[in-house]
Amino acid sequence: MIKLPNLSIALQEQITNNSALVEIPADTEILREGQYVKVIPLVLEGLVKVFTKYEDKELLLYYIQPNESCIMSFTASLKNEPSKVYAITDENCKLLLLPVDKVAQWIGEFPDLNNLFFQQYNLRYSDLLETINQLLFDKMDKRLLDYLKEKVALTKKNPLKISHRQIASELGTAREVISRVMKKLEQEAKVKQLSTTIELL
Amino acid sequence: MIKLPNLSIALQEQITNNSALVEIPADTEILREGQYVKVIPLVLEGLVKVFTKYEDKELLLYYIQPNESCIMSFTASLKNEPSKVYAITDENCKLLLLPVDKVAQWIGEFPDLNNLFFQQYNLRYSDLLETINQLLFDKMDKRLLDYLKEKVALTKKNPLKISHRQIASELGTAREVISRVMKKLEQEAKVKQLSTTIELL
DNA sequence: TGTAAGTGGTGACCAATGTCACTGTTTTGT
DNA sequence: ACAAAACAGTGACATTGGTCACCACTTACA
Repeated sequence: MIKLPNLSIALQEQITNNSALVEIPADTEILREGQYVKVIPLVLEGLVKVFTKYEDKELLLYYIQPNESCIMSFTASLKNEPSKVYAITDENCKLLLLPVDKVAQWIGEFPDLNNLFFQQYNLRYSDLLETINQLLFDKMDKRLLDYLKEKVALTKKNPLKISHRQIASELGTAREVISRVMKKLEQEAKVKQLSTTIELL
Repeated sequence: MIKLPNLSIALQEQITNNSALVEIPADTEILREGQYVKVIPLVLEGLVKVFTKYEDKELLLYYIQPNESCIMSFTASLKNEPSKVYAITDENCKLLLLPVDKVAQWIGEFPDLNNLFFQQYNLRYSDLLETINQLLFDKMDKRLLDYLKEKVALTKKNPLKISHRQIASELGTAREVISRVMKKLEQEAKVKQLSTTIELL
């Protein structure tokens, strides 16, 4: 049986018997913009990134960590609306795919699942609000530094292996801007760059 | 008994017997940043605005319309966290104040209330995402025009009575910027200004 | 090993918008 | 009606970030 902390045994059984366990390699798109959703992914291992996008510009909204779910999928599926965001695996992941119709039923039967979903909505609301505050109140240097700090905290790796281009796309800006700001951070001794790795000091 | 569309009679009775009905004049702060919340407001009549703020700069996040609630209050109260946003009445309002502990109980007993809360979370997630997209992808002229369109739609008044300063604060920018952009919109025949009123064409 | 693709560095320039200073007009309150 | 307060208009300038052009370096792989 699949272990799910904080959920009742009865629910864990239901989920185990009705969901698909899948392994997805890193950097794979698991939810497309505009897609109609029929399963709710629950992350068991790994890390998933959720983005908004318009034309060539995109922005990382938040990460989905183990034991969290993509509540937007639930939302979109409930109202039978296409997804407004898209999601990519950041690492190799193990996901549990819960069928939407079952979830709707479980919500009514299992208060602990109901609570989990409320918590998830709550968490995402906070994530989006934080994103808004950064866009509105912070300059690029602070946004970049916060981004790097979060990345280090989540992946538990310090010299990060990531390209300027990649960072730019997650922060919704251009590569040159990241290069420019990164140089400034390096001069301020906040980061150190070695070939394609970035160390947070 | 207080009429609440889409809620069961039994729940309407519970709510009527356990909540306070209050009337609040326009432009009154009903939820402060950092405040701990003990009631969930449900808007019966009027319009409430929700903002985020940092130092002198603030931004309108979304409106709460009749038969909607401030789900963030619920969230904050559940986790006993201070509110990250603040709310102001935009018009004279009738609000129903639901005690948090009762709501937590009703959520388990009345599936229709549970559904309402899911819908509200969903709605606010969409509102915040829309706000992010505007901040990230749109220039001031489009943001201002969208703001005016929404205001006209919500208040059902066309020549709007509102100052540039007010608009600036709701869009998180400066008065001069609004004056400048408004002039441009006027030249493009998208709005018409007469003393302190703005008409959307 | 050599070529292509990806990556980063950099200067010049542009566009959007935030800021300042100052003016004149409109509205409000008494 | 008058003074005070709020509001709007505007030119000049600063800052931030986006764009372009182009060069050099590294990596992948055929």
